[in-house]
Amino acid sequence: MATDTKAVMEKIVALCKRRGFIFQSSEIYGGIAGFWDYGPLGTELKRNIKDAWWNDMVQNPPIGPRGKEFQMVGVDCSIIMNPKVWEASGHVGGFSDPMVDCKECKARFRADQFSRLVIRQINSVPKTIDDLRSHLEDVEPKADILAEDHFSDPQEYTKQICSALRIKKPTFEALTISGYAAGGSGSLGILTSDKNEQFSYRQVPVLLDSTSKYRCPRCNGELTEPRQFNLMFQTYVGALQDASCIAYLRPETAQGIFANFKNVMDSSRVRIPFGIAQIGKSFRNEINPRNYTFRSREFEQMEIEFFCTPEEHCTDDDVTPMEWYEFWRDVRIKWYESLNIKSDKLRPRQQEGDELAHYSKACTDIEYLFPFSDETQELEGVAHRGCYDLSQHGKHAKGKEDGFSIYDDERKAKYVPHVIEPSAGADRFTLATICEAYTVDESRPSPEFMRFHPRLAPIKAAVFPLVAKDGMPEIAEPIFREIKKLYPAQFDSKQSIGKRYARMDEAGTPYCFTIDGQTKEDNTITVRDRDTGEQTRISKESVGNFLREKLSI
RNA sequence: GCGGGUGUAGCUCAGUGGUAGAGCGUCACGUUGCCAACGUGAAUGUCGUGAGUUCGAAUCUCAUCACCCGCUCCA
Repeated sequence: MATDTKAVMEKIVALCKRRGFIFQSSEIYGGIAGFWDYGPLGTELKRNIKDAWWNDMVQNPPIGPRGKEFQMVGVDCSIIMNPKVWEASGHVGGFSDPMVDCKECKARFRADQFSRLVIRQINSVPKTIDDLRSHLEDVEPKADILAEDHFSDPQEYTKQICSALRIKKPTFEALTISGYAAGGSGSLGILTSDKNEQFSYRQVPVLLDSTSKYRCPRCNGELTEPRQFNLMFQTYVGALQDASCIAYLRPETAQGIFANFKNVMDSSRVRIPFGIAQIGKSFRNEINPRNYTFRSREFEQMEIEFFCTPEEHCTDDDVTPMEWYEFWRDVRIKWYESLNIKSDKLRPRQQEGDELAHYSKACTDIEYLFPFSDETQELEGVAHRGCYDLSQHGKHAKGKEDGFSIYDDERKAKYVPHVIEPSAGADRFTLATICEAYTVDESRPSPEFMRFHPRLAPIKAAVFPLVAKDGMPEIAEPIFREIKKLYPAQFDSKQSIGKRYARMDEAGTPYCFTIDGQTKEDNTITVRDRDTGEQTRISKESVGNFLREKLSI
């Protein structure tokens, strides 16, 4: 990576902290990896981004291909859903198992094909892995259980462990396993309750038999240690922490939309083609969060699921799914460009061949070249998902092979709608906006400034009396009060005018109005442009109109 | 997850075993007439956290947390 872009990233991070865009979460306690807070300016910026998206995609969407209008509606779904949702979507099944990779041929296998969970009970909880290992050598195993059972049949697994540890089943409440990723040893957390419902928690060290004694069945190569691949955060619904109460924080907002597809169709008089949009938090327990806010464990998505008629049911007049896909791809690219992501750093990339999910007919990642990497990183994926999602939920929820099919009166046909999914990261676009806006011009007295699109700027205008005397503050204050009725604005009469301009430059405020000596004579004030530093005079009565004109882009 | 590096004021950093520091920023007062001006003053520190060694630790040792870099991972 070029060191100059790395240095730029550090400057951006420093500015974001200095001016209150982004803070590390829980910083006073040493932080927590993968979580971030937005400060006062960052909160406004992100809110503006979400508002712009909601306005441009949902409330006032563009006209479709061939001049076709379509409907867009919104939902706001719960973060915790019935766990069956995630079984249907494939988030539980496909990626919940610890996996091992062959170091030679790169093949991947489920770890339970190679490993057994060996449970030894010792009295105290050791402090370190090395401690644990030395303890384990001295203690006879109490159980030797195929690790697979934990995932394929949690209740049976629980029973086996209870029996091995002589815990009577009725008092057993919960079981957590940790340590697979730590190289094969870890602990079982066991919560029990007695007759009086007094809870107690204890930890039992366990050893997952090393995979090093196994070889790759395909090429006889060396295998890695098992690694846990489920990125979903788990929690328990209800006071009892029973395995049957396990639920997940959603890893994407899309499934809430699919799960409500019928509800929306039945309640809002929408007709195919139409879209359902949602903005909301999602959670992924990333193994290795990195690159500032780019890969966070808690993040916000802006997703559209657009439902359209499958090609085989389209009349000549209908827009095909592939046309809708291309339409949304282009709409989304133009949207970023319209909000000042104009540099060649914005790079749409069509996925090819193996990269596509098996159900996906086409997908474009809209990528941006952040200063922290030599490679472009995904801001948004626009995917043609066929009928996969609605079919999956149809099978799991209704037991029907044809999924959530609808009867289309106009086309006299029954079908499962196809889905085009533009799925954008609100935090990623916020970060891209910050990186793109960050500008250094050494010829300026205040070299660093943020060239935000006026629509996204956290503060739209500032009002300054040139000096805090001679009646200037008294003229400035009413002007400020008028402006803040219209737009987020700031008033500042302290310190030198240059320092006040510099502060607004770093906040990315597009316009500063200054009341000076001439104001009293001819009622004009100066407007300073953030990007050029140029000043022009306008009458103080026209400030509102000036801003309305400049900001209604 | 592995390996390497870093952690002292809001920021950038100095401080190698003996009183916690500088510049910038922030705030106050004064001054100031258009771009981080000037003067005076002030506030801001669990020296990342915890243990150990020592008469004494920001400094040495260990652990831990966070961040950065490289692998790995990113459905």
